[in-house]
Amino acid sequence: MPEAGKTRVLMVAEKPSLAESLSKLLAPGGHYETHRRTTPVHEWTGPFRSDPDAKFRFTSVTGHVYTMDFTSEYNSWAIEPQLLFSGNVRKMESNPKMKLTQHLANEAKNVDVLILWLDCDREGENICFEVIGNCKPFMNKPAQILRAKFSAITAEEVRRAMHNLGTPNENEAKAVDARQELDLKVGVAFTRFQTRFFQGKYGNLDSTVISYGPCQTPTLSFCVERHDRIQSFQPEPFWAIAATIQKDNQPVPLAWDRERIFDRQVAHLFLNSIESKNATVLSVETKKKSRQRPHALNTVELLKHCSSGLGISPSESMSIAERLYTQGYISYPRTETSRYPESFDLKSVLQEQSKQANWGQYCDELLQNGFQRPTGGTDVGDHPPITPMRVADEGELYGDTWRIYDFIARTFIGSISSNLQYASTTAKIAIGDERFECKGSQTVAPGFSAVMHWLKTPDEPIPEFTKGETLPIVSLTLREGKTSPPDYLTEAELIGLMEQNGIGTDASIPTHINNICQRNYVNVNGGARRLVPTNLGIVLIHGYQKIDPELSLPTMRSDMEQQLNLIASGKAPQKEVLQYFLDMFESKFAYFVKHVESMDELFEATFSTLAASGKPLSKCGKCKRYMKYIALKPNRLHCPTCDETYSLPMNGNIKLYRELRCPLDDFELVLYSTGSKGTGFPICPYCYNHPPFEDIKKGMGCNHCLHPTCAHSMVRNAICPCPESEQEVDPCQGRLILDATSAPRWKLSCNECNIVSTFLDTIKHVNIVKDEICEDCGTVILKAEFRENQNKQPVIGCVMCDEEMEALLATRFARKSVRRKHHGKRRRRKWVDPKVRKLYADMR
DNA sequence: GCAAGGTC
Repeated sequence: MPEAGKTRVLMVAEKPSLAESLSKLLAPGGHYETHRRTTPVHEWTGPFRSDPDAKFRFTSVTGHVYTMDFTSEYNSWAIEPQLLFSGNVRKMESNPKMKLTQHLANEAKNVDVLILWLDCDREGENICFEVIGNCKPFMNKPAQILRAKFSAITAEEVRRAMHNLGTPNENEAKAVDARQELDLKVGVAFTRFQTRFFQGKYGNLDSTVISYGPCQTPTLSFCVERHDRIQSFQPEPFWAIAATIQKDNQPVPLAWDRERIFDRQVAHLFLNSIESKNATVLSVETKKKSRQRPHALNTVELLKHCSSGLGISPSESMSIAERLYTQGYISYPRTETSRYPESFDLKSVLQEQSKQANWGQYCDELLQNGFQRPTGGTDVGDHPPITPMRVADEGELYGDTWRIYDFIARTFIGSISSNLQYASTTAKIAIGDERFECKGSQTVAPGFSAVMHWLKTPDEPIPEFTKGETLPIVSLTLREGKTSPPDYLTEAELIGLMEQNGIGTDASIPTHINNICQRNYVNVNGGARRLVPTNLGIVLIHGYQKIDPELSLPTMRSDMEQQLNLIASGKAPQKEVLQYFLDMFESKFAYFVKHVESMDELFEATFSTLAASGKPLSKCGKCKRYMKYIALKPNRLHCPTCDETYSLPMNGNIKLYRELRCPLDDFELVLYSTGSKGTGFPICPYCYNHPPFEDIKKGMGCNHCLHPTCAHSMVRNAICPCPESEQEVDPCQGRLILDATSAPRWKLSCNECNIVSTFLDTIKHVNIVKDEICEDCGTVILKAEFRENQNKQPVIGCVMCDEEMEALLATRFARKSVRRKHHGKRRRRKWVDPKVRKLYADMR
């Protein structure tokens, strides 16, 4: 038995917010002390088992500590994708900068008991073992490791969990490990193969990668399936009797009971059978009906409304919701739960909202007249439904942030309002032997729709008919119509389909949708946000359907999950299930590779080859003929004569650079620029793909080149290390380059980070003064010449130390800190890379 | 340049 006050307990939650709310519920009187560390640590003293004064510490991780990846040798695109299925994988820290593993180790020191409060789902169970791995080695021996199982964040539930501590379930964690490895291997193998195969052949695919994934591909498949239905739709003509009668001197259109007939002659028969010149009211009935108030809001419902009602994309909606959450306006926004626990304090949420200018009065009335508990919905036990926590007024939040807050607050208030009540009136009317009806409705009590205005139903008044009355017919005709095709899927419908088919989770659905948009497989059209697949999206899905339909089937994900359940429930060993799937997907992959021609036939019919794409731009150094620039993603130059492709950087402009040639390979230089405020530099297409010097990586422009004499090299244009090299955290390793490419607007820009400063537009020319280096800081001396109309003498000096020179830059570099540190004395600076210094010195 | 899952 431990001595009183000796037991040390560490508890860990999945995110900081839960560590805090659980601490509030667990610490005696809700009193604890918080220490701000990597993630906050809450501490208190309280009873634990036989120790009345145990020392508690509650901290958290931020989701998964690790992410799975291949070992470095498999991370090269040069490796045969087939080999990835048996490739080595490892777990790497998800966010190494955060140093979470160190944090866990620190907090676990001298701890006797570790209690895991991770989310109670499979991923949470997996994170348990990530936490254990980091804590156990530092804990007192023997280490006690316990798992809290909770299904709601309420006082009783949390207390109950604390008294029923169990052990973490390793099988569930192993099922997740298997899923991670499968997703990685299958996704990466197919993606690399497809990308290389199709990008190597076609010039107008307009996508950086031709990706495949067990969630993104079925997501795309839903959109293509709807497209196919629209394409194959055959409109059918139909006919209907259109009758209008007269009541109270007003024409009243009626609806035919048979609705429509697909045979013209039969429809005519019905029309001709009517001999009566009048209509007779057979019955009039008014029924009281009600529409139920909405249940509490979960993530998927939020995303659906944001898309269809507010026109905001799921990923944008989630990032706004997260911001609202971290600022305290709403509760945790990722939840499947749509039902409040019994103990949830609805009243204080309502009281808070009663301070609001737009709907506060409505809340007051609810408080006075009594509000309802929401009905329906399910409590999955993850987090409470999305709830407004802090009142906000319009103007305090802006634009879409306000619109989403407005929706969340109104939905909460609506969910505890009374139901909408309305009266529905139906008059049944006979014309000859045919039956018609006239329907109307009227709101009796608006209920929730008073605050959820978008759910208001407009009144549809109809005249007051009396049973048995006879009314004149205004017109009686046969109306011809055509059936119309379905429309493209709305984003909200797609979210619904993904949820139903178990593709993605509430947290990942926005990412998958975003993915298929970014990769240019679908476009989002119009305010209704309908998803229209592109040619690329269509040929991909049709290709899978030709080769192996299972690859894009929406059931694929859930089938796999079912097998993984066997691991989770301990019915099958992880190794066997994983190997079974790896073998299966490896053979599916081999089959796909062997039959990729079937998919390629579709590509051939839709896209143009590399040789037929692009516009002539720069000349090839080998054959001296024009290469063609492909401006679509991925940007590249293709030499049709040599049949070589040279990739180029994206997200910027590419132009020919004054027909200058690289002295190393004779390729014509191109100029890359990212707008007037961004960086720009020349690129030799050949060097960019085949680095000419050992120390230079692939994908670098002339602003990294070590060529000692070429006028465009880094060696000739670098003036000093990047000012950001003085940052304590993550110092920039780059160099400040004098950039002449945007002349007459001269710039200094870093060749690694995004630091750029422009010379004033009164400056006509800037050049490096040969053989001169600032004595104080080692920076190369520049000479800046003014435009003629300025009538000023050129300025010669150091951009870092000389006030006069500094003043010529639109934004000065942060040198003040250096001056302050050294009490006005300038610090001596050295080149970051002595090799460059030597080259530079040699050159002079 | 790759997947999907957590979360910030």
